[in-house]
Amino acid sequence: MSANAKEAILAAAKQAAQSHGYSGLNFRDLAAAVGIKSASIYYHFPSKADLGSAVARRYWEDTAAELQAILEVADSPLECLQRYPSIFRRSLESENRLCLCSFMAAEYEDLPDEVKSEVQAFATVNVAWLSKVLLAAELGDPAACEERANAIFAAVAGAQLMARSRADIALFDSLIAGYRTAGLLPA
Amino acid sequence: MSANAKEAILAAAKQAAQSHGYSGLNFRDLAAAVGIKSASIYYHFPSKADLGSAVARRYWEDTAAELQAILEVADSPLECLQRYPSIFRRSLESENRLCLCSFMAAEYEDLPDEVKSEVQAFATVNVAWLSKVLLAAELGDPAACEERANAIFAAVAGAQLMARSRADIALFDSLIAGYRTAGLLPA
DNA sequence: GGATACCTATCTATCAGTTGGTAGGTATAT
DNA sequence: ATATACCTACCAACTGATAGATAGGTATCC
Repeated sequence: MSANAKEAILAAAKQAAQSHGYSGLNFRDLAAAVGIKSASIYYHFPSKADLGSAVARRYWEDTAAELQAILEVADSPLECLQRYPSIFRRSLESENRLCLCSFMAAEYEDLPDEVKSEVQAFATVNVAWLSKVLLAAELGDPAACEERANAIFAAVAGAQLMARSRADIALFDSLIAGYRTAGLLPA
Repeated sequence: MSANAKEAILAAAKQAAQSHGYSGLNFRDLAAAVGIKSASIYYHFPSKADLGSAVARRYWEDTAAELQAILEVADSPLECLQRYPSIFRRSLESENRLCLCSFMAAEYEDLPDEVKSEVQAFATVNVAWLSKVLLAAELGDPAACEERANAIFAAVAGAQLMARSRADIALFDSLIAGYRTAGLLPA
């Protein structure tokens, strides 16, 4: 295993936390998923708080990369905005999982401080990207774009949460369509 | 205590679950908050799943009553829509708590079936009310109102979730304002 | 009206299972 | 021989849940 193990732990922890939250993360199940013993996780991560913050950090880093990829593949800012919800859709496609940071936002009060800050970083990354793209699409001045970026992020996260509670991806699509009809997302 | 105890347990469990979720609910802390011993809770609720579903049911019943009260106090459907987010705002005002059913939507996978159905009932109640009010405000045909009702519910829940993760009520207000600017909520 | 029986609402004490975490040993590779 | 990467074995704290006792109220029967 070696360096692979750390990555395997992070990957398994991400999946588990998207299904069961930070409080639902536990070393024994995690170790079993990776194929090692629970005590071995402590070699790579000194505590649960440490593991949690590493997972959340990796999560927003991966998301930042996905957002960058959208910028590179899309032909226009408008197409970027159109593709944005797909990032959240993918979690639902993967066994009805929730955005890790939405789950952790719910658990916010019980989160160690180092995890909290990574959860906030996820929101910051998303809003900054949306804000930039909205501005590039000439959908308002910087202040208006910032406000709208926040609104889009919160709304898409809410759509994912609601769709999860019905285990219904079609509902997610319908909610996104509703945002377009209403004018929150460009049509 | 007697009949009061059951109500006191429900009230304390609601508060606890809005802060820590269903998984964070535990009989010892709950009993301590009520002023009884944890074993005594079993006299009123035969299991945690039973307690959870009773709390969630009471939660949507209370919300239904609040929605009804808005209908009675507001002068127009548009005013109803304007007041709607205040229900979610109140949770944040109460020690940054989350809507019970948003929290449970995140925990969906680990919820006993009888709790799941009550969580879904909460969404159903909200969407039905919004749909009715949108229709009364003449904001589209029934199908369009239903779609928009879903969108508004999900978006407001998302706004609450994001505001909680920043412990910032002003952010909630700003998100709602953003929904109005964008046209999701009537201005 | 007194004895018997049962119900209500709580208690003490305890259980088995799970949790995050630790101490100390072991195999491998450089 | 030293660092790496894992292991076995364990612990204290906490979890939902159960068994059995108790005190007070209420209903029933003679």
